[in-house]
Amino acid sequence: MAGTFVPNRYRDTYCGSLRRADIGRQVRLAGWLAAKRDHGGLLFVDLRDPVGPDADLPATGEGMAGTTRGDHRACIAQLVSHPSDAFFEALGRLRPESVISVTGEVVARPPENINPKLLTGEVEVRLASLEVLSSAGVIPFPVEGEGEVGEEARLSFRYLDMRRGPLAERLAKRARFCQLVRDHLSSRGFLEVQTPILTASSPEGARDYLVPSRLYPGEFYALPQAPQQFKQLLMTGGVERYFQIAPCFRDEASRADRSPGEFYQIDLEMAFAEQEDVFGEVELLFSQLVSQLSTKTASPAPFPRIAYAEALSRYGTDKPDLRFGLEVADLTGSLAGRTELPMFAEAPKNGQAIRALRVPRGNERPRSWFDAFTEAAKSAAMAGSWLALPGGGEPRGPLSRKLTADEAATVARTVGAEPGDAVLTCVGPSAGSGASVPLGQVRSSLGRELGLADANQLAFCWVVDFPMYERNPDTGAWDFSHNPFSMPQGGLEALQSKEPGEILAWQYDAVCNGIELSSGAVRNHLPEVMEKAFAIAGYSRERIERSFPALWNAFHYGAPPHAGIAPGVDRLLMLLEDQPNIREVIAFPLNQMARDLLMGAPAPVTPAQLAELHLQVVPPRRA
RNA sequence: GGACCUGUGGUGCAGCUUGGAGUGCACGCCGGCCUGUCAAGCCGGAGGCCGCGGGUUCAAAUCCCGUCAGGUCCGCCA
Repeated sequence: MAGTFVPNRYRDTYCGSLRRADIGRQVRLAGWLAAKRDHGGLLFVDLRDPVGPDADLPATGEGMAGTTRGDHRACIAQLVSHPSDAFFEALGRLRPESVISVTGEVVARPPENINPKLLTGEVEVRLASLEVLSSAGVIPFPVEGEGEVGEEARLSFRYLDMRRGPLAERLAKRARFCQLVRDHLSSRGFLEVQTPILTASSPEGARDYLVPSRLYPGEFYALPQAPQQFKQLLMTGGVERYFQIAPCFRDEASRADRSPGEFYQIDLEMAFAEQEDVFGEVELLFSQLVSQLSTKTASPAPFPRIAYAEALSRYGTDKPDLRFGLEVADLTGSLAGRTELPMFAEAPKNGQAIRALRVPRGNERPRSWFDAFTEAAKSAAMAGSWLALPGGGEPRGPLSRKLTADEAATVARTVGAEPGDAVLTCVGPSAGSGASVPLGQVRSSLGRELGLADANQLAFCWVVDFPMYERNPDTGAWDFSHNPFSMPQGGLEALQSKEPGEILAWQYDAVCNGIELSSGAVRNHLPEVMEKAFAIAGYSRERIERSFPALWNAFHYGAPPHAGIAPGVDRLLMLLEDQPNIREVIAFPLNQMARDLLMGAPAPVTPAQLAELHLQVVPPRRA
């Protein structure tokens, strides 16, 4: 425990630090009134220290391994008052969560009254004086105790929620996380640079948050969706390695793992660097974070590299959970030429694949479960079917009637199915978001249902070789499939000679346990390559110049090759803390609908404020 | 933009399927008793637009429609 505690007029000792050795000391304590036990002729009060991230409290104690400062058992001391005390009645009238400062003598508890649940349980403080620093009203939900509290109340009274311990611990963990990122990356030669919050709207990507300009009527700043262009400009400016724990603002719908409005990334970029250089640095960083902040086991570096196309075909997703097997198998080769069943026989002729997934103990599953799968495949315009393998008897399910015994055996053997299992099959496009995808969704849910994934493991991997372009399903035009600033693999030559759909980008994701943590790329720093790359996506040179003037110009004055990535802070913390919801690792989160229930944002402003900004509100038309 | 789940004293829930008096549980709150509790105990009490609006019905927390709020997912998130 570091010694940052400074005695002052409110306190000279932490409640949670009192031990047998303190017996006889006169102490001054301050904190929240956690509980009262009023015996009429005797009053016990539990006084609780702050449990916030800056509290310099004992982290562990003998016989209570694992106790942390977020644990109320570790930061409570019992105070005792008698009717003869002048303040006895006043103390008895105080409600829980009132803040007081007291003095008294640390005394031993009789052996039969020792409380083993408290680190301070061998002693108590016989009060000599009471000062009420802040008396609390009736609190809206219990701060002490284990009971669940609705999230709406927790967000509306976030400061009470923070006193509850678990949230306080996560805030402390987040602080250590950020400290570690700064220390580690600084030691690796990364320069921390802050970039503007008020910047220009960029036409690509998510919806911007806009800030109206008072000085320039009708003109707007935008909050950065990420410091993407700034970090590339830093590279061009000769910064060798850059990082920032950067706020990012996107006006998009939220999810359990996606905060609305704003979130943080460990934004980093390296000059004269390629993909593997970035991977090496991030593997070092992630390994540090996991070993310092978690008891989980992380994949040893180097993390597995999996091509995007391979991830889609083997796992049916571009963010595979590698903690368990149960891979999607390909039956196209083993079945296609050797079955009468049209659905399978025709598949290869149409560029389709036959994929299959073993369902452990799937024979026990109800018909409705299989129907849900075939419906899901159907809604994705693919053909799903299934086969169940009872322990003793004949195979059953739609495929059993259509496949010969020999074919059914081939299917079972290829996916490694045993008696009692079932096999799901799907016929669909062999590449991209094809036949494996519906199976991959089942694979994920099986992982959860059957407990296949080790909760104590962090299975990192790199998904590489993302396609540069994808067809817009509505217009048929080529769109950038990810970051338009990525360098195409093969450079200008690839852009000129290949089908856009065949071109891969130096674009990569860091994935862990089925969660996308981060996206990055080797950047395109060559204007002529950029011009061609954007032309394929339908952007003229003029439009590049207009949309990204700073980058476009900068790259004409000597820009180093560079590459980078931006791991999400909030998602990494969710992973390290096993939290299912991103709001649990954020001090003051917006709710799902991007409302701040605590501060009441957003809110209307005065007509005068609007006038000053040259704005007029046009309410949406109501039905 | 769409789908689903939830909404019942201050908090957390049960009741809803199969309509019959705001019926219940735990915590909290108020008052009283109580000198060794530690989530104190015992006795008593207060507190409800069953989110809101409409409909069906002799009768609605319960069934139907709409709406608002909270959550989860799809779209979206270069």
